[in-house]
Amino acid sequence: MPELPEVETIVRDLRERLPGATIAKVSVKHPDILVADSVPKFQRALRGRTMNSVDRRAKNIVIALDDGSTLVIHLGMTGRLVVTTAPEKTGLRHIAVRFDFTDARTLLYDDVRRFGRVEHFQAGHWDRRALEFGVEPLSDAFTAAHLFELTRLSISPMRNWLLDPYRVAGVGNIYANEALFRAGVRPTRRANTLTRAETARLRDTLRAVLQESIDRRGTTLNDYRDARNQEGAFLPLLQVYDRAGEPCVNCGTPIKRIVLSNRSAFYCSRCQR
DNA sequence: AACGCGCCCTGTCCGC
DNA sequence: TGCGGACAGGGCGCGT
Repeated sequence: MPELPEVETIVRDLRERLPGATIAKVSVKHPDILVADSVPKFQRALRGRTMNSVDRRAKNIVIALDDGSTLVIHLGMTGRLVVTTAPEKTGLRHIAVRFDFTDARTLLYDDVRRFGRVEHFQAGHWDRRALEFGVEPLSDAFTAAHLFELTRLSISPMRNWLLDPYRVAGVGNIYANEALFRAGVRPTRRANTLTRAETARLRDTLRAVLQESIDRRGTTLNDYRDARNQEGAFLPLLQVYDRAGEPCVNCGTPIKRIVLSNRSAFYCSRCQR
């Protein structure tokens, strides 16, 4: 569920609360969420550790610990992270992992579909893994020239292309569709057929839609909640995603829905070529 | 070897 | 009302 803006919103919330927190106890109700040799090994590695910082890489939440190791959480489709002093009263019904801190606060990882992952990396291991992801679209490295060169290499439809985290990191189905609409590029357009002008527009529209969504604390379709357990406010600003049949905001043509690689794509057949 | 499909899992909604 | 099917923000592993 959460894409870059939603994960970024959660990271900013957690950054205000987690640094300095020391883990007293780790409880695991759904071990299939963990990427670990065993639950006891995971618990031993984390007990007594203090959290130093919280960052985002692609859609991963990256928590640096005081021994140089790293706790990495990926929310999958329905993951939520909530910090609370009343863990029994959150209303969360699918808590998979619970971190109790020494200061009476608790960090809960809840995940209905359990597509998420919680993994502990020894010092240096996460840094190496993080190198595999593509360019961060909000970073200075994401230039029009860079996007043009990358798209030369692929015949994939642009909607699929944008969902690959090893090309551009953090883009999911909502913002891929929204950025393509704003850029006037159809989801089915093959990557290597985009012009320089189109890649320049797409670079700008992708950054704009991601930043505008961060400014509104993300999009809540159904499940997404931030670390305060609150919904995001970007939903009314979506122009094509989940709007099949509704008039295009530019020209009034009904928005179309098609399926690409088993996932919905939305576009205006008049405004996008 | 890049690409697309099926699948992991639970919940919700819609049509019959 | 109940039931079956489609679909949901992600990404891995597999066959081609």
